Amino acid sequence: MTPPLPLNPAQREAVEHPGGPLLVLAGAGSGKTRVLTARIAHLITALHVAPQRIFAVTFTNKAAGEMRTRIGQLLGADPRGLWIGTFHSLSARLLRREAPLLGFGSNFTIYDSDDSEALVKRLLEARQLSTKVYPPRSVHGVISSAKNRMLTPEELGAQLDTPLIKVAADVYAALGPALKQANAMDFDDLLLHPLTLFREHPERLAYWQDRFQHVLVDEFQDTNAAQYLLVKHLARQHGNLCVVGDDDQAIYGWRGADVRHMLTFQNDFPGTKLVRLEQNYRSTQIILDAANGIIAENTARLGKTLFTEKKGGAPVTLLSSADERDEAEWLANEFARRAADGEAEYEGMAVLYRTNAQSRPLEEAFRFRGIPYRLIGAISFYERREVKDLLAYLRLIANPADDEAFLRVVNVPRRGIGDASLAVLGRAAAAWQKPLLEAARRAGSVSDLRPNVREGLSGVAALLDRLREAVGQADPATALETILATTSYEQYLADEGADGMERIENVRELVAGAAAWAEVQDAEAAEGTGTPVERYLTQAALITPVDEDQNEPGVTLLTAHMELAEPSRFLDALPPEVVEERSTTPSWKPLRGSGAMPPRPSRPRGAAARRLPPDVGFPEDVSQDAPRYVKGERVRHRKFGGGIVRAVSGEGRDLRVSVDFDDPDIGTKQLLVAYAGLERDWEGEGA
DNA sequence: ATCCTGCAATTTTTT
DNA sequence: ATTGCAGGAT
Repeated sequence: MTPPLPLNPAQREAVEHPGGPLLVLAGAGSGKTRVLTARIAHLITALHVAPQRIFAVTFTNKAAGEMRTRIGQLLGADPRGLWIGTFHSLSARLLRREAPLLGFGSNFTIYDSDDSEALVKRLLEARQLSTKVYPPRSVHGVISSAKNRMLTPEELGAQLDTPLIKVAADVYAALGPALKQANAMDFDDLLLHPLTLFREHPERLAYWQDRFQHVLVDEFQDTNAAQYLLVKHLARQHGNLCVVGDDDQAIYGWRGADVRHMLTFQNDFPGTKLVRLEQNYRSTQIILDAANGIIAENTARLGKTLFTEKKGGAPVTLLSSADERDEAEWLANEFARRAADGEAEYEGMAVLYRTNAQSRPLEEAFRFRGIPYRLIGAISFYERREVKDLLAYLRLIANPADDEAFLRVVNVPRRGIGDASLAVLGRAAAAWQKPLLEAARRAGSVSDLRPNVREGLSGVAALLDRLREAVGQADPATALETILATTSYEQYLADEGADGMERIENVRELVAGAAAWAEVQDAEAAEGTGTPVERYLTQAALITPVDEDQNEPGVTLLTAHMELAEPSRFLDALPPEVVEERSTTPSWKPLRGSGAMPPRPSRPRGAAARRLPPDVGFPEDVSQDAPRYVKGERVRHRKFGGGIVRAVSGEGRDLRVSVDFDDPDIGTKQLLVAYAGLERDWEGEGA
């Protein structure tokens, strides 16, 4: 057993709080993870609370895993039975046991947003509504936000009378039954179904209330109404609810999170103990002065002031640069210098940006300088086509009613079953009130289908029967191997050529990952929550790019999300004495206040201003995301190879370049910069 | 009817 | 980069 974590008085107060409502106001870098970890360990060792009677919510699965490991280190043994995870994964786990009471099988599928949007699209089409006028994505967005606010379809429809809302309410009303028919739940349902269960089955609520003696929530400022209600329910009897958050760091307002929960908590739970963690262990006083200056702009906050023992420190540099490449090069240069001077290691450096698209210039600059970096949260492994295909097979084995999985799998590999045939099958399934897979099994009795399609469909049904038989209770890696062997999926990929080989690599990686998962995973098995494949699928559905391991050491690149939508305001809030202004181009000076900048009244401030060109020659409102290109410049395309920019047109997101590629077979191509993924051609430049 | 090719449109942020 | 769609070949 490792010695207990050292704690400062405020941290200790939070950790040792004996019970009852506890609100921990934790500033950035104040050791809140340490407090949560230590508190859970304290509950188990000092208060003798059994791990399985603790319900702890973290913001990501990765955080849950790390916290679990650290608790294990403190205890000297894995906290077996501890419920720790995101709201979604904990809810899914609870629902696996309660699904039958809600009219679902415990083998229900979790639909991701692609699945949900595809289902919405089919529901729109069934209503003869144009998916051009009502994009499934928008419609689903409206429905999802209604769910997050816990509105019924009727309540949504009564809200506003715009056509989109009306259509969304209409589709929303059909969505619930469709999901139930498919034995599927979407992300929002994972939060809502437990509430329905508690409402309709008070005895189950009583069970879970008794089961969990302590409830803890991290990143409380980012909880939405349904999430808060869930933990309120669980903790209502004993009041042992510990929430940790920072009202100055709320970032998920756009997805229904409500910071005001921080403010209402003390009213909701009278007698709440409030602990402020104000000592920061990460940054120098100068950095904190900058942060405090910005935070002070927030209104309606509980209020806290960060302090640190690290006095002084280097000032914050406010850099203005010509464009994002220029900026990236400056950063790469600066990082390389600091690493060479021994000021800091690459592992201790990070770049935050607003959108993932902005990582590209940084990656280029870092690669050019040979600086190691790791990219967090760009594209998920699980979003790859080949991975989704195989998981869809697995889903369909686990849950034969999963229509979205069926539609993904039915013609992969090619079986000569196209949209027209699927439309016919869909009508038959609807008439029979059966899942598509079941309808496929009876394709022989659908007269509108051509003989070869009938054969194809009943072949798919038979294939799935065989797979289900063969997979049985096997672990996910074995199940995946079985699917691969039975469908010749790898051959199908190999036939796609060079791209296919890369996909085969990913397939192997998926199988290896599934095997590794099975090794680690056994804590939940004791509770008997479904087959290994079902548990694997739950986990796979809820994994996010940030959860995925990137073992590469180096500078960390990741997004900073929203709070910076209006950068100018915040820049102006920086206390001037802690800021050093610099520019990549000596000839041009950026300004926060008065000074060398000519008085242009309409000049945008903040980030936009920082990106203004050093001289004339470029339009003022260029995209913040896309790199800029110049005629005559050499570029490199992943597929087409090297070439020369001949013309540039459009602006912002529509910025297009005309490129003469070196390969005469390719010739000149028009490319949309934002998506083409062009890079500067370093090799060609010198030559 | 299905498959193939080439072109257009699409991305904030996450479960 | 990837997906969706239109138009043509099979």
